[in-house]
Amino acid sequence: MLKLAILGFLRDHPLHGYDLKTRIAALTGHVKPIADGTLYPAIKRLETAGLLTRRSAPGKIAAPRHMLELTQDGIDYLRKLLREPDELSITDENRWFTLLAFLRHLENPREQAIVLRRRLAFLSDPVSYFYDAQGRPMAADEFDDPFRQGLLTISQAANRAEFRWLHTTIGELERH
Amino acid sequence: MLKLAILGFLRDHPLHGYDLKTRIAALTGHVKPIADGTLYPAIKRLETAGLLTRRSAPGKIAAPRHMLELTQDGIDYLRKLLREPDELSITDENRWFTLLAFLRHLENPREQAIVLRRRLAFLSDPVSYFYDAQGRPMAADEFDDPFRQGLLTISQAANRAEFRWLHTTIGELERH
DNA sequence: TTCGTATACATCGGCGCCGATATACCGGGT
DNA sequence: ACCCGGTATATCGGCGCCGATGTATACGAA
Repeated sequence: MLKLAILGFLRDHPLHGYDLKTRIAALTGHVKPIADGTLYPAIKRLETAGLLTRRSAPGKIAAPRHMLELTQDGIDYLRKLLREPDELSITDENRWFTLLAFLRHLENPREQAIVLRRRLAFLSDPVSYFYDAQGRPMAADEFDDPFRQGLLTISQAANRAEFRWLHTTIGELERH
Repeated sequence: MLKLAILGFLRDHPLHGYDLKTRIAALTGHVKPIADGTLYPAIKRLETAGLLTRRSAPGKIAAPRHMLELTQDGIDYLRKLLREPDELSITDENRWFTLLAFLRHLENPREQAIVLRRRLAFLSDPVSYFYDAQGRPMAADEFDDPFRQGLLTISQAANRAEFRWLHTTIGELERH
C-alpha cells in the first residue's frame, strides 16, 4: 500500500515528493515508477488527514520542493499500520513486502508478532497454482508446458526462501 | 490482470463465474479470493465487448449457473494480449506471472518471444531495494535490520530462480 | 540555438477494484 | 426445527490508481 510506503520512508527523515517517488519505485524490486497522479494525491490525502506537514524549500535543480515531514499523528498511525495491518490479506505479496520493509520501526520485538501470523498463513494456506479439467488441483510435475512449470518453480523458490527466513527470524525473536 | 486470467482459463474449457473465482484466487499462489464485485462486472464487460457468451445451466448444488465460453473474438483477443501485453511494465510481477500461466496458448514458439523481453528487463533493470539517508543505493549486507535483509533474501531467491529458468527456457526455444 | 532529458509539482477524467448488501438454494449438524 | 456454511449470481457507492496533460527550470548534447 502506498500510504504505508510514504509514511515508512518519511519516518526516517523528511523527503520531498520526487524523492519519495524514486524510492517507492525501487521498493518493489524492479524499478516501476509510480505515476505522479498516484503519488501527489496520496500525499495530499495524508496531509489533509493531518499525518504529515509540508515546508517549502528551494529546489536544488529545478522547481521548489515541498519537504514532507511526519506529524506525531503520522508516527502513531504508521505504528498502527505496522502492528495491525488493516486486515487479513497477508496473502497480498506487495503489501507484505512493504510491511517487511518498515517493520524495523517497531522497536519492541513483541510488537513484531506479525511474522508469526505470516508463518501461520504459510502453514495453513494451500498453495496450489492450477486445476485440471475436472477441477482437481494439479501437482508440479503434472504440467506439460514449460511456462506453468516455470511459474511454479519461481514461486516455490520464493516460498522456500521466505519460509526459511521466517523460521530463523522467529527463532531469534523468541530468544529475547 | 483480471481480463487476462478470465480469458486464459476459459480458453481451456467453458466455466461458470464461481468456478472462475476459485481458480483465479489460487492463481496468485496463496489463496486470496477476488471479490464478487470485481469478478462479475469484469465478466459483464467482456461479454459486452463480445469476447464471451453465456449459456444458462442448471446449478448442480444451488442457483443456476451461467456457463461462460469464449467467442472467436475472445480467442483472438487473448492471443493478442499474450503476444503484445498492453505495454512495457513487465516489472509488474502479478501481470507477468499471469501471462506466464497462459503463454502455452500461443502454440508457435516464435510467438513466445516475450520471454526474451523479460530477460532483457532483468539484465537492464537495476534491482535495488533501498537507499540510505544520502540517496545512495544500499548493498545487501549494509542492512542492519533483519526485516530488510529478509526482504532482500526472498526477492533475490525469486530473481535467481526466474533468471535460471529464463536461461534454460530460452535455450530450448532457440533450439527449434 | 534548440532539443531532449531530468527535476519538480499539480489536476482531471476514466475506470477498475473492493466491501457491503441482497437474493436464493442446499446439506448437515444440534 | 433451526441455523450455519457453501454454492451461485448481481448491484452499487466509494475511492484509489493511472494516463494524459500542463507548467516551470536547469543542464548538456547536437
